[in-house]
Amino acid sequence: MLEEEYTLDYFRSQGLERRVCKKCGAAFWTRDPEREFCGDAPCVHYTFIGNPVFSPHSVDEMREAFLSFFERHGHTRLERYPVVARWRDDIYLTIASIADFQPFVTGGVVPPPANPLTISQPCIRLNDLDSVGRSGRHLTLFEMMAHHAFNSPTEEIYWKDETVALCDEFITSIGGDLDAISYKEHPWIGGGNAGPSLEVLVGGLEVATLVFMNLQRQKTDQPPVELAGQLYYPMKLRIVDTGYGLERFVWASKGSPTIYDAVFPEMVSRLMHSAHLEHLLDSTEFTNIVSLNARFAGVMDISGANLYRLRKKVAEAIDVPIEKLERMIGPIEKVYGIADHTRCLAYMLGDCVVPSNVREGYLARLVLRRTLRMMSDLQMDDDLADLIEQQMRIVGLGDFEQDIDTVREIVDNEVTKYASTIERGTRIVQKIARTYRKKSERVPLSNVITLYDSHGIPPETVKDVAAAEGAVVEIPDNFYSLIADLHSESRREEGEEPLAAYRERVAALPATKKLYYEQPTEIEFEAMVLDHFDGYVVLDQTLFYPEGGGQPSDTGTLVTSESMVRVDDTVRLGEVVLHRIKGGALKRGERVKGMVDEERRWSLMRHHTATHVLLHAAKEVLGAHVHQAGAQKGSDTSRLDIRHYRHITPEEIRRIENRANRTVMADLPVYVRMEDRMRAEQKYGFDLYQGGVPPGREIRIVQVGADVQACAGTHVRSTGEIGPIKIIGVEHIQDGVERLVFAAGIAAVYYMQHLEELLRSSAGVVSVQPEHLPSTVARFFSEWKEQKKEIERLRTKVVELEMQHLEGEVIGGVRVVVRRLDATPKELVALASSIADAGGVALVASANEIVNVVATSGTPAVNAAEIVSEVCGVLGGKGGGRPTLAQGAGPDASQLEDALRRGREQIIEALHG
RNA sequence: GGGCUCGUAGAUCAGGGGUAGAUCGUUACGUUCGCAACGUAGAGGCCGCGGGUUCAAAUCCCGCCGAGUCCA
Repeated sequence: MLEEEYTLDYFRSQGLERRVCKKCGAAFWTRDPEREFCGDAPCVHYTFIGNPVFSPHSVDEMREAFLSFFERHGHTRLERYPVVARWRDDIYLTIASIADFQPFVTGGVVPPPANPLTISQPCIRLNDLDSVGRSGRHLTLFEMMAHHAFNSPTEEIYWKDETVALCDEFITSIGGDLDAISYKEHPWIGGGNAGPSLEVLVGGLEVATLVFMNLQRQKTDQPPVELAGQLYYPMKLRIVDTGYGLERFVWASKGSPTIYDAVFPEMVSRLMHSAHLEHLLDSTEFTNIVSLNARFAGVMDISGANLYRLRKKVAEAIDVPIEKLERMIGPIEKVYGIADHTRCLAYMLGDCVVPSNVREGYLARLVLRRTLRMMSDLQMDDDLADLIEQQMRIVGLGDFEQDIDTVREIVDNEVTKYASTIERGTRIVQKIARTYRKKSERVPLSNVITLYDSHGIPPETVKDVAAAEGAVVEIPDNFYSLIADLHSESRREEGEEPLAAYRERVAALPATKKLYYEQPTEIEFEAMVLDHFDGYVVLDQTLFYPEGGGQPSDTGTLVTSESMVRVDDTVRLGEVVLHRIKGGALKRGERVKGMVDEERRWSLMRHHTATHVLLHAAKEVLGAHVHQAGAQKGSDTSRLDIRHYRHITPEEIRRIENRANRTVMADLPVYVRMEDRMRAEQKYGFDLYQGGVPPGREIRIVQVGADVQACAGTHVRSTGEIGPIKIIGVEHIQDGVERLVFAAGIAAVYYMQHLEELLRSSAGVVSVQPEHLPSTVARFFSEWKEQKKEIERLRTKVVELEMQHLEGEVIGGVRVVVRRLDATPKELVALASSIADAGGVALVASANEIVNVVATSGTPAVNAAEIVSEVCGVLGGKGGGRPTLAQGAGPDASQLEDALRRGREQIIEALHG
């Protein structure tokens, strides 16, 4: 990035000089002519610890100072957005304040909600999870205080000079010394955009970044600039994207050893007590070590194996053995980690994330389980739900959509779940450890990988549990990257879009007029054929709804004066609707009459509106966190997947169903209208985006009673037209997602009739009234079990009786029984076994449709398997088993006598030999 | 969305082609003033469901259902 980008009039007029850092060679601007270093890690150490650079502010005070400062300077204050980025389909969590306005505002599609604006946006980044608590400065959740200005060719708000001037003025307003500040030049690249940026450094700490976003990867007609080997093009908008780290400002204003002491004072002290570490709170020696640790960590990357280097440095500096340092500092790092994680969870759960094994739910679970691990390491006698509740109360319960009781229930649920996973895991590890200890071998790496990958047991736990069993486990440093490799192998490329071939051809056609929106209840229309290729027809206007938003396409017919063709699929490609036809051809310019299959269309509309009704009912019954995780409409049944943290009970299903049907009976009108995206978001919240995020400045809003969604589907005119809604079943799709399968309208009636028929025919089988079916079936089942046991008993009896009659013969001191019997294979086995148990040899067979043969031997001289093999061979079959007990069969019953004689001869021969 | 692991007695699990097992719990009896502990005896299984292979499947193969877990 060029030097002139940073040579601001403001810098000149204020007497700042451009200097080059003696260590890293980066350029920076300063009022201090003596300064040699850029002011950033690792070139300088923290100087603000114990020596604050701003006047002391709490988190709330600092946030208010910032927002009101920018309000006074012409900015509109916005409420924070949720930490789950529901308006984005490319990221799960809100990672920066600018993320609130991507992609539509930054792309110039939608005007900003205010311009310029200021906001303090809680952001979650889990990239440096390992460093949280240890480095003294990393957080999983931080608030990015920001002011944004969106400059367009027609409207110039402000650009670099004013941005830096505002920064100076704000810092002064909170008691900062401008001479201590460095503005470091730092070309910024991220998320497909780029631009010059200035890092604001004070006391060795980067407290803010001022980004001037003016380049994008996407091609424009302006000449490109090359950055990091990529071409970037000038953007239509030039965006001031600032980020002031709220927590860092607070930290620098207090000068505490770590950011955690500054941000979570009450929480840290509570945790220290419940971890029985309160004695450390007043120890100056301890405080010194912690701040020294933070100072070193400030200039180091401490991820992975680098942590050891940090420990070594600190240990040397205070002259204690590294193990002792680890013992001293390990627990407090966990306290800090818990203080951070519980606030992160408070926001995640408060903003309605449901923990699960997918998407953002997985991230919530990850943080939650990490917290539980740290709590158990510290043997903390505190309850995770209590800690999260306290964090939510500190922020203010009114700031969260989810109610506190539900959050507590979700947390308790997760705690129980994790406990059972750990318990199960421990048992598996113990078992494996014992087998390898017996063999005096190390537990192989492959086992450790399976334990982690399939059972969720971290290698550290494996090591500990195995050690307790006396087994050794070898875990390489690159364990987690081995896992990553394992998974990357199975990654696949996505398939091509099937209609991509027509894209170019279709681009030349005008947008199809969407009659299905204007006249959703009409079924006949007239149109002109604009194009016809590969079985697809394009019309100037259509009533055929193309597949989208989980609603399948319409089918029907197109009729001309000469012919009639069938439309069996309708798809949308850009703004053009393609009708796939069968049974004829149409000519360009021809007039056609279109007829949509009425019953199917109405059924789809009923199911679609019913989906909205059902979702709303589910939210009322189950809680605010209920969001649509997917939906598929059909004409017979539809399904709605919702996020929920436990199985939906039959009772809850009934309540949801009742509510939904009451909405139907209330016959509420369904309103459909286009609304400005930003206004709709402000008015209805991000709950709008249940079925995905539509593009464009205006979005189609569908309002059914109190439920408002962005939706592109077709709907009935009022809820009464839906008819009955019947939930057919609930499935547990994956952790945190439940699927409701339902039918609406006549399909619901058909379903109920079907159920009734099942009931009637079942009741008919056992000749009782349907009301008595459950008790009768229960009785039959228990009787069936009793009789099965009775048969078992009788068989034993039969065997005993048969035994008394089986004299057999004695050959070489061994009792030999060769006989034909009428018995089941099991009885044969029991009978023969009792002879073998007494040291005898038995060969018994019974002829049913097939001849079953069993041989047993209580003497090593006779091999039962060989006998059976021989005998079954004669019978034209096969058999085998163990030397003591063997079974087999053959189809040829006529040979039975002969086969048994051969068997007997063989036994005798074996006994004599 | 992709991968892996697992479904056997009320619970925890073993068995991995040839008669379904162990431990805990449970029931009865014994011992005891009573309890615990102990002893003896018993009850308790569609081996998740449905197909297939085989003389023979809890066991092998395929599909489904359910649970767990890792990754994006």
